Amino acid sequence: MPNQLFNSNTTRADSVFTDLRTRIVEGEITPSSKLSEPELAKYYQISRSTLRDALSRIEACGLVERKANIGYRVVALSTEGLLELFQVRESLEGMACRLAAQNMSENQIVQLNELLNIHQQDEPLQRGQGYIQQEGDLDFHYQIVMGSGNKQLIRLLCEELYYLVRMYRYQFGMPSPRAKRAFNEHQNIIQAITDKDGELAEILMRRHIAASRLNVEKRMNVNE
Amino acid sequence: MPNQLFNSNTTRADSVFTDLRTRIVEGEITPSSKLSEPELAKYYQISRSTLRDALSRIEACGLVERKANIGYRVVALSTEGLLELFQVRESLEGMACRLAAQNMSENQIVQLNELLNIHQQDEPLQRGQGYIQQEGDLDFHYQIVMGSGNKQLIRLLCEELYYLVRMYRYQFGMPSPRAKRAFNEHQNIIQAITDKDGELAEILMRRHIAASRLNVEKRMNVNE
DNA sequence: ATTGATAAAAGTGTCGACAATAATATTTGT
DNA sequence: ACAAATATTATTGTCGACACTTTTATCAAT
Repeated sequence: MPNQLFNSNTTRADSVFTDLRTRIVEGEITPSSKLSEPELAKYYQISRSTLRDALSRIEACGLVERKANIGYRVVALSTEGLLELFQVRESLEGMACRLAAQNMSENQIVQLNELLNIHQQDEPLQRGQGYIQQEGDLDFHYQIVMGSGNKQLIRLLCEELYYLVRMYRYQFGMPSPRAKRAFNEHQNIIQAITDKDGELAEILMRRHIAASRLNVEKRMNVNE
Repeated sequence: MPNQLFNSNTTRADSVFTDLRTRIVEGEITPSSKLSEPELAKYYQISRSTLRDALSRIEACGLVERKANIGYRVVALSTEGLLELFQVRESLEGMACRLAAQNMSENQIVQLNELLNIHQQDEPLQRGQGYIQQEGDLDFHYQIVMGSGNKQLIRLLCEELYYLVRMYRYQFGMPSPRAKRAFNEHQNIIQAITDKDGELAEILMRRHIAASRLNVEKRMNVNE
C-alpha cells in the first residue's frame, strides 16, 4: 500500500521490517492480533518469502510470536508483562548507567547535558504532556545505554526491549504525574555520571525506573 | 548429512535450527567463519528457504550475524566480548535471583537444593574438571532464572545469552581454580533464597558472577 | 610484475508454486 | 436440533528458479 517504500538502497525485507515494526509499536496493528502472511504480503506487494524474512526479524525484537504451523501473532500486552519489563530494565539500565559513568567520553557527557537542557526548556514536556515527553525520556535512556559501550547491553535494550517499551506506552499511556520528578531524577543521574561515580549512577537509575514501576503498580491496584 | 534428523513432529527448520545451534556452540563450526547458504542447505539436504528460516532464529540467539547482500557469519569471540557478557549476566541474573527469592515455590527450592547435593557428591565436579562442572554450573543458574518467573528474563537468559556463554566456555575453557569457591557461593545463594531474602540473594549472585569476571580479567592481563 | 578494468563465477534477495497442516464448512447419524 | 465425523477451504512449510549483488578470475596497460 505505501507506495514509495522501496526507494532506498536497502533490501525490500528491510524496508518492510522497519515499517511493520512501526505499525505494531504504534498500535495500528493491534496487540494479540493474528498476522496473515498472504494478507500482509499482498499489502506490501511482496512475496511471502521476503515478508517472512521481515517477520522473523520482528520476532527477534519480541514484538510478535510464532507457533509452528499456526503463524505469527502480535504479542499480548498485560500489566504483568509491563511490570516484568520494568524489572528487566531496572537491572540492565542500572548496569548500563554504571558503565556509562565509567566509560562515557567528555563529548558524550556534554551531549547528554545538552539533551537535558532541551528538555528543561520544553514547556509541555516539563508538564509531561503528550507522547513527546515519552520520546524525550527514551532519548535520555538511549544515550546512556549507548554511552555504556557494552554491545550486548546496546543490542538488548536499544534493538529489542525499547520497542516493546514504546509499544506499551502507546497502548497504556504514560504516568504523567511523574514527569517533573522524573526530570529531576535525570539531572541527578547525569551529575553522578559527570562525577564518574558509577556506583551511585547505577543506584539512581535503578530507583528512577523502580519509581515508574511502583507508579504503575499503584494504578493497577486502584483499577481492580 | 545426519540422516535421522527429521523424524520428530517438528518442522525441518526447527530440527536444523537446533542442530546448527549446537554445532556453533560447541565450536564444530568455527567462530567468525562465513556460512554459505548453498553449502549448508546441501549438507542438511533442505532448500535455502528453510535453511534461512533456521538461520534467522540462530541470529536471534546472537550466535550469528547477518549483513545485507553479504550473508551470515558466526559471531567473533573476544575477551572484551566475554567481559561484556559477564556484565550483562551480573545485572540480569542478579535481578533474577532477587525475584527467585521472592517467587520460588517450596518445591522449586527443594529441587534447587537437590541439584546442589548432586554437585557436592560429584568428585570431578568438585575439583572443577572437564566441562561437566561447566554444565552443572549452568544448570544451577538456569533453575534460578526459571524460578524468577519473569518471562523476559527467562527469554533473554535461557534462550539467548546462555548459548553464547556456553560457546565462550567451549572456546576459552573455564577457570578451574574457582570451582570449589563457586560451589560455596552457590550454597550461600540458595540459603538467601530459602530465607526469601531477595536483597541479599541479588548481592550474592552479582558477586558470584563478578568474581568469575575478575578471574578472566586477571588471566587477561597475565597473557598480554 | 603490479595495478586497474573487465568478465566470469558464486552468493544472496526475491519470487511463485506445490505439499502438509490447521481452520472452517458441510454432512451424517441419533 | 445437536454432535461427531467428513469434506472443503485457507494458511503455513518447503521447494526450485531467476534477478541482482558481491566476489573471484581474467585480461590489458603501463
